[in-house]
Amino acid sequence: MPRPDRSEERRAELLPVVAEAFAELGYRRASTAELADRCGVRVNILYRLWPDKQAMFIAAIRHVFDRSLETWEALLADGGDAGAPELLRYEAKHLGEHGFYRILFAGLGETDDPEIKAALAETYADFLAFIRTQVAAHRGAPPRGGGAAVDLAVWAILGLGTIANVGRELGLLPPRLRERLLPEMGDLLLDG
Amino acid sequence: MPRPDRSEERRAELLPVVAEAFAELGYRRASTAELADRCGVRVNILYRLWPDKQAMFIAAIRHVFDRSLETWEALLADGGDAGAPELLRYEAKHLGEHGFYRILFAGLGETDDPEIKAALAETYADFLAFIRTQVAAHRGAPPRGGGAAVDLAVWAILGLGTIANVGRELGLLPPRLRERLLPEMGDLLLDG
DNA sequence: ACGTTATGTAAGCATAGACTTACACCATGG
DNA sequence: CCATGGTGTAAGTCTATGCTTACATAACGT
Repeated sequence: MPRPDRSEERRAELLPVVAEAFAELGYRRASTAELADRCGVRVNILYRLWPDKQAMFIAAIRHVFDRSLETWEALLADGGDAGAPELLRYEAKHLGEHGFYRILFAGLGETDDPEIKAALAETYADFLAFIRTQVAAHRGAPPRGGGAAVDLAVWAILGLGTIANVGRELGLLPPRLRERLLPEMGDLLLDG
Repeated sequence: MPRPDRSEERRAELLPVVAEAFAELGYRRASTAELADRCGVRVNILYRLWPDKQAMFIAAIRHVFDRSLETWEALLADGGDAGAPELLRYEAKHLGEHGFYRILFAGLGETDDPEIKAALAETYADFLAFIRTQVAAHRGAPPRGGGAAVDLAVWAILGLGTIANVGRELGLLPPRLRERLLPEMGDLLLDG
């Protein structure tokens, strides 16, 4: 028998690097050569681990989302039962540290690629569902309860996180203000 | 004397087409050949009107913003004095029809280009100032008054418009809900 | 020890895309 | 009517980039 297949481990090692490159550069500018450089390997290594660049990007989307979700779930598990407000305050400080929004923006520029769009939509739907659970719980409703009012609040809260990133990216939203945006406007939206 | 220079008029004719292409395709995928095709000319014509592709994009940013602002100002001038709430209701129906958000997302993917970033930030700052005036007026404050509370509300409202576009783009925000998002959550934020 | 097969290196290919050049044409003002 | 210079067409250059191939090397199980 030959050497065992370590592709899975290799993917797990390189994916964070790949994801960060995509988040930082966007889809087009993250060339395969650049990805390989950052991983400290040659391009064909990447092509042995994923069939094409599109697959690398889709894997990166999933990865970034999974990491973010892990963090939030750990936070909720640790910190007693503050729930949604605690998440808001955490995000105000650690805004987009996993590159969630940058990957989202990068992906939104590729929505004519049906597979990328589908992966993005699916991942974001999971994200949405997670937040929805928190908002519903905050309002004393069952996980899927609370009706359209909860949905509206969820979207509005996601809007806060999104615009906070845009504002920071453009250097238009001063840090002092940014730190207040999610907690203060978030609480307002949470309580309706 | 030879023929008079019609460059200015030509730019004005082609810019809407160029802007739409950038909004639809993003910066990278809107190739100069594609831009020229849509304009019904050859590439070098574009290069006679703008020094390079970057300049075309920056012109497109300004154009899209100017068109949007014109529309909103006309709306406010016409429709009595409903002000901010009327804008929210208008945008709920005509969401992003000038490609404002798509250009923004496209530009956010190019923020390592300092000139593009600067143009984007400057344009968005104007947008921000316009909305701020409306929100301040709604709260009975002078144009620049109202303090940080107004700033927070402004950012949160911009978040609504932004996330409404993201949700639509990904097919995750049903039209029925989307039409309620800006008016209902917007009013909540407007009134604090 | 040995054959099998993953892993790594290096070079190459084909295409696309930003930008240029050469040139024909024609509207304009004197 | 004619010279000037703006307008349009066609082709070309050069680089970047997605992806492949050929080959050397180094484990692993028997």
